[in-house]
Amino acid sequence: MMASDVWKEYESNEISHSVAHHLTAIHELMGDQGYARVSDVARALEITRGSASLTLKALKARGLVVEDHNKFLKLSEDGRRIVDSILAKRAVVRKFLNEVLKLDEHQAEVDACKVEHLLSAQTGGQLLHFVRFLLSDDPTARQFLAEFWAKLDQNEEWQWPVQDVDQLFNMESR
Amino acid sequence: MMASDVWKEYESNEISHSVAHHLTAIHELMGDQGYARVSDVARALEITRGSASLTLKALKARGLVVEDHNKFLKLSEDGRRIVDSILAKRAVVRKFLNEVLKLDEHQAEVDACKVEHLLSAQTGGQLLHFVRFLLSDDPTARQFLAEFWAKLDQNEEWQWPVQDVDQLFNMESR
DNA sequence: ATCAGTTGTTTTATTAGCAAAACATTAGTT
DNA sequence: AACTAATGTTTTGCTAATAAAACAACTGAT
Repeated sequence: MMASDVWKEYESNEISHSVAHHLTAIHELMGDQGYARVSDVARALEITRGSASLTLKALKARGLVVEDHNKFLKLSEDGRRIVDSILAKRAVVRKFLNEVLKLDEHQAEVDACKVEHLLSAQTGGQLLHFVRFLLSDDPTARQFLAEFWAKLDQNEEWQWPVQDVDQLFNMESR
Repeated sequence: MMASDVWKEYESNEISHSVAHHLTAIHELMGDQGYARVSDVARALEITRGSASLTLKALKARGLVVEDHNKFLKLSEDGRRIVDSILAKRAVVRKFLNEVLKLDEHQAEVDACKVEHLLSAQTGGQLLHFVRFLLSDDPTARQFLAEFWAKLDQNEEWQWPVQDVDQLFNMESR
């Protein structure tokens, strides 16, 4: 199956990586220092004030960010909802990568950051259920994880890309 | 922790979504019809020939695509390696989303497509180990999955974003 | 009061990725 | 030979996201 119709859905994503981080920056600045101005966002993201100014102007136009009487920024209801969902997805993915797959924290952070805004609500929700059960004290889950981690230690010499993904997964188009 | 240094690694990704699909399109066209020209790639991706021509010119310059004496395209060794790793990651993610998290095939396809080129080799490899064990006939894995799926049916009424992700995961910055 | 620093905006330019349109080349048909 | 269709490229224009630089307005210290 050629993914002609699938792959373009990427662009149709309403929240870009950049927008996601402008919004979460505002959220985190509010929590950290109680307020967020254009310059604060620019500093947090390590971009120029001019660049942040333009992007945030667009976000105000989209109704995701609102401006105080004195240039202080705040998330709108919609903006807040978006940030909530992004942070939740990021947390779940990071947790999964770090605590289940045992990737180091930096790697988990980076990959979660790349992916957070792309996952559908469905996917995020199912992943949450999964990780919640996996890391619970349910004995089956504990035993499963223990066996998986033991296997991980055995297989540490495996390399990637793995040549035999084909047979394992019966990949089409190879 | 402010992710000032983390979030920009997104851009520094050597393989963009667009490039990933230009390369995999060549690969799939070679498999399907034995050859791939600029027009074939454009048709497969549903973009104009002009756009494909420019992108593919850049990929030739980067040494990922080579051109036949008569305008026929082929992946270079490097290009082939990249496509292999992308297809492997896509397969693993799709499998995980569809067969473990029980997301419908289209959703799994779309999310895997968005994410495939962003995951590190490390993450892809670990995820492969995980899914392989999870879907094997190991009794512990079978039992774990059975219990998880049973729980899924119970919890079907859950909604996302979930308000209490905070306590569950002890999220910072909320 | 003046001078320096901070802040916010605008303008100009760049890059990736697309569309649309014009153009040249080639292949096939009649 | 001429007409048509397909192919490949180039040019122009667009959007998102950045940098850099210029500018205006405010803040604060001396």
